[in-house]
Amino acid sequence: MLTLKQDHSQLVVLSVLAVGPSYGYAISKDIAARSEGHFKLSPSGMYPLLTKLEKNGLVTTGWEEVKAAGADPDSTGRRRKWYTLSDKGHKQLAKRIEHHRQVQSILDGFVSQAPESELANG
Amino acid sequence: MLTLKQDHSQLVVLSVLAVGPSYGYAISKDIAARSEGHFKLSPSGMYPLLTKLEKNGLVTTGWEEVKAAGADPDSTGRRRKWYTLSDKGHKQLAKRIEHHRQVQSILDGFVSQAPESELANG
DNA sequence: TTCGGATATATCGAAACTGGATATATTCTT
DNA sequence: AAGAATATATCCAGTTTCGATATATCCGAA
Repeated sequence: MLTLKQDHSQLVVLSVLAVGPSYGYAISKDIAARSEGHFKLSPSGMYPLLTKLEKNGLVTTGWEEVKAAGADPDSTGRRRKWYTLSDKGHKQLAKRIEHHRQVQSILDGFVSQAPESELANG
Repeated sequence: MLTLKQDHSQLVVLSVLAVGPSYGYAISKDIAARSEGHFKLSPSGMYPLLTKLEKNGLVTTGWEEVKAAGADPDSTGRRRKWYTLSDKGHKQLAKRIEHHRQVQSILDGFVSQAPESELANG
């Protein structure tokens, strides 16, 4: 299990939402699945992050009532909050991807000059 | 100017020290030079980090008195604290490089599936 | 000889972040 | 009927971040 820093979490969540709208629980499952269990974003990481994205206008949100078949019509039912990447969110993601690649490239310069670089391939 | 997270700072500093012993100020200059000014590690980022590396046994340290030619023999002179990567530090670095590459690889999986991935090449 | 810039190490503190634990409620499966 | 899975959300103690600040020496130019 590899832990994700917020920076990476944000990049991953934005990338997931770039494919299409989703909601917290589904995103967390998606991340676990698409990383073959290596990445995990827990509720305490996920919801503050999504709230922040919403506050910054990177996503728009809407509630869906998830009623069971034949459920009490008066019951509140389970609520599902959908997140949709906004225009601003798409632009932000593009910027972040570029930044990420730049950092990556320079970082590789340092790492590849360390003698340990060879050993770490196994 | 790209900001470095502590995780990356640590990787970079360890990589620099893997080449040979150095001291705080030189390391920060080294990082700026080898990243063509893109990475910068300020004193407030550097020294707590080096202290932490020392506390964790990843580096060993020693003081050097930097006397000027013909300086007052009684003056304390400028002190320079050298940091040398320990065995433990070398192993830690190898581990970190491997971890870094793993995270990198999975992260790329997410990013490359986002439509913005194409746009971010300019 | 004196002044400023570069060298050199180090702490402070407010703000942000981290992540396990916890809370609450519904729906599905056996 | 019980328990696992679905689903959202906050709490909080500990850590990280990073600009600002402190201190002192060395070097070159005017």
